[in-house]
Amino acid sequence: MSKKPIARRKPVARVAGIDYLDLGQHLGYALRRAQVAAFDAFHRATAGVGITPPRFTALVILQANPGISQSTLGEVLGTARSGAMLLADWLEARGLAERRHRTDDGRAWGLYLTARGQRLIERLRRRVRAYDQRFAARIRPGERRELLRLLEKLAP
Amino acid sequence: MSKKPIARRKPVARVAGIDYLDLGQHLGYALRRAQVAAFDAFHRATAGVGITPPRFTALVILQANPGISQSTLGEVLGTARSGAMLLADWLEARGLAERRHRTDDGRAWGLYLTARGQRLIERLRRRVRAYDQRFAARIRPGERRELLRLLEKLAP
DNA sequence: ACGGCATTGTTATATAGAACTACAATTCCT
DNA sequence: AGGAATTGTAGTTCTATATAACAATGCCGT
Repeated sequence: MSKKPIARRKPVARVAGIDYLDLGQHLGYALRRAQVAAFDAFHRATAGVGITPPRFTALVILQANPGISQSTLGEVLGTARSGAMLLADWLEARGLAERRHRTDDGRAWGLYLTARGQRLIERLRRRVRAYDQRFAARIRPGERRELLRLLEKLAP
Repeated sequence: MSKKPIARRKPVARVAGIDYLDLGQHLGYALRRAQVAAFDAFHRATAGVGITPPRFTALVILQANPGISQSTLGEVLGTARSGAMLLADWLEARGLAERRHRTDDGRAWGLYLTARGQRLIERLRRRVRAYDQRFAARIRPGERRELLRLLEKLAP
């Protein structure tokens, strides 16, 4: 689907013989390390498809919220409107989504997945979920639920 | 100390009326959200100092490992050598660290904190730790320890 | 109904971060 | 001694993102 490979972000291994002091006790540092590792798992899950985490999120959001505006999509993704527009351009250029005029608001477009986008996101969801499970294999299922619960409390 | 403000990354709030499907069940998504929120706390902790998380980490590593080489610093930070060099340039330009020739290896420099760098990192460590605690106020101390334990297992 | 204000999409520009490559100097290894 | 590997450095490129400005459209108080 995509030509150029997505830049991978190698997991940051601890370097032997280096004193990290109490860095590991900082939530920010620990979260960053874990997030980079999860990103790496995601990258392997979507290798060759040209999909990044924001693009995956956008596809999921479009699937569950057909007709969403670009502004709202940007808000969901936590980026500026211009970024959401580039994202919509990218999806449209690959035939994964399309813009349709809105009847109720002449300014905004409604974003919709195409049939191709539907097929892709359903396939991706399975793969990403599988890799997420594999990434979580280092902890037990109960620990995974507890982890998700705590993360949800930190970033509701 | 710094002239230009660091670009802040606003925490991504959930948008009302939007169906997120099972995104919240993905470890990668949840970790990313929490990490962005933690980054925001860090940004407030270091406002006006021009410090970013990698720079803070570099200062801590230099404090605990005086004489470290730029290559090793890059390895610790998970970036390429060229990135570590720019970081060393940045620290040196602000009088926080200095390069000293090595006796044992003519190729490598040894990186050392200056007295000014020492003072800055000690002050920053207190502030960052305080904000990390404040960020963690949403969960109980026991939960915080459990969270750190799980994150450590995910990204050892 | 009208006039000011807000919102949406869009474009253009700027910036930061980071990777990659190539290179000289130096060290390591055999 | 000589080839391979390492270190710092410089230059280039790429990506992601923010910001500002703009036109078109909608919203709302009077």
